Amino acid sequence: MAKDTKERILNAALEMFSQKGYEGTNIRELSASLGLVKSGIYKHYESKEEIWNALLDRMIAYYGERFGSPEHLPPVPDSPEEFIAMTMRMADLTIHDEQIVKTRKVLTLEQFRDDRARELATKHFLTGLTEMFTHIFSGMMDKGLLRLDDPAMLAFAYATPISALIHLCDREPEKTADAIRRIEAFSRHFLATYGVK
Amino acid sequence: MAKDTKERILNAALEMFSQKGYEGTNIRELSASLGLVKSGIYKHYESKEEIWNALLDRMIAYYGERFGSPEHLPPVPDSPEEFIAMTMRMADLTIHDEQIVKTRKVLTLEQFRDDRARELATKHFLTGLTEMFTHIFSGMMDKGLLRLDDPAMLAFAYATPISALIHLCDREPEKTADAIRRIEAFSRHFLATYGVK
DNA sequence: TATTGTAGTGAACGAAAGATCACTTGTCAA
DNA sequence: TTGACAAGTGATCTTTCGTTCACTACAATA
Repeated sequence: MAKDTKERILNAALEMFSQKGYEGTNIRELSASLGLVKSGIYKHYESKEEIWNALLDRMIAYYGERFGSPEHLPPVPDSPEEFIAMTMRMADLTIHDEQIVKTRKVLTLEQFRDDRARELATKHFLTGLTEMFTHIFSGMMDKGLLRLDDPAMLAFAYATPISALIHLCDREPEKTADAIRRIEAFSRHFLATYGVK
Repeated sequence: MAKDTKERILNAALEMFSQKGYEGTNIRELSASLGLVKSGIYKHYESKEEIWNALLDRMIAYYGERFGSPEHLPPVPDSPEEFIAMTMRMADLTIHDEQIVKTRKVLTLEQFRDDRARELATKHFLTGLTEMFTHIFSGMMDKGLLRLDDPAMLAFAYATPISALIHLCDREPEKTADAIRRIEAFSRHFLATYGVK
């Protein structure tokens, strides 16, 4: 039960930090959103900063087990259509999964203030996706689905436009439908450019 | 002289907001950085929020006159090397110009809190660069430097990877040299893919 | 049943925040 | 020379912040 409340505090903190940032969040509101009085939080965490660090620990651990390990790499698609479908599934998840969206927003807001947030932000926004697509494109070249080229360069050229559209969704959620359309259109353009017909 | 101090306050605010965010900035420190005592600021602005709004006004106006008008579009390059050179000049400016860097950081930090910041962020990070390159690529296609394709799609595919590397520089300045190298490498790859030999 | 530890309460604290105000200084126009 | 005004000072106000503490309720254990 104590464990449970500690977890609930982290969830509430992720929610508030992602909307108002660390400095913009206060303990009163945070406690109130859990049905607690403000001092109640201090039974579980020593300070606001400790909550922040615990949240970052959790985000880092989550990223590590979810995206950091090789066995979580998606299978290499067997056809262009399968590649599109895989991209759209991933995009849909990363754009709509609340936990992931909030994590991106927090990292966006705190990347200049906290070194660990800075590091994790680069993984989330740049290197993570790029490495994943490097692996996929390498496999697709082996299967003769993509023209032979530097897979890391193609991955960078593919991942960053998609990442830009994901950021757009975080910033202006009303443009989500359009952004998803553009991800698909861009993917098809990418295949038309680099695919083997 | 009053005008001068008002301007100096905005400069100091841009500096502090870009480092600590709006909520993380306090009037005491802001005044102190100008050699004023905290109440001195209130002779020029009614409140912290008014400073924020004035700063945003200035950022919006600056963006409008700098990037918003058609006559500030760069000339269409006449050769692949000229295209690379133009890109590298622009990248160098946008990565090293302090005012521009601080503006991007402020927009990054406040995009979820302020609607005007949200809008300007999308221009800075996505639509602005894309529209500019749409124009350039369109011209390069006319000159036979680029294969015929959708210039807006190409512009999106070119601008967003560069934008991702610019964000990387903002977040981790020690990676600036590497990022600039990658911008050039990506540009050459882009030309190798879409250029007419 | 008695005891002990845990989760939560409500009052209170000091520090720091944004803002106000009476006052001084210096500049410039009448 | 004088009057008015703009710019800056220092004390002070109110509010809110993060945090502490004595206390209560209650569940689990011995």
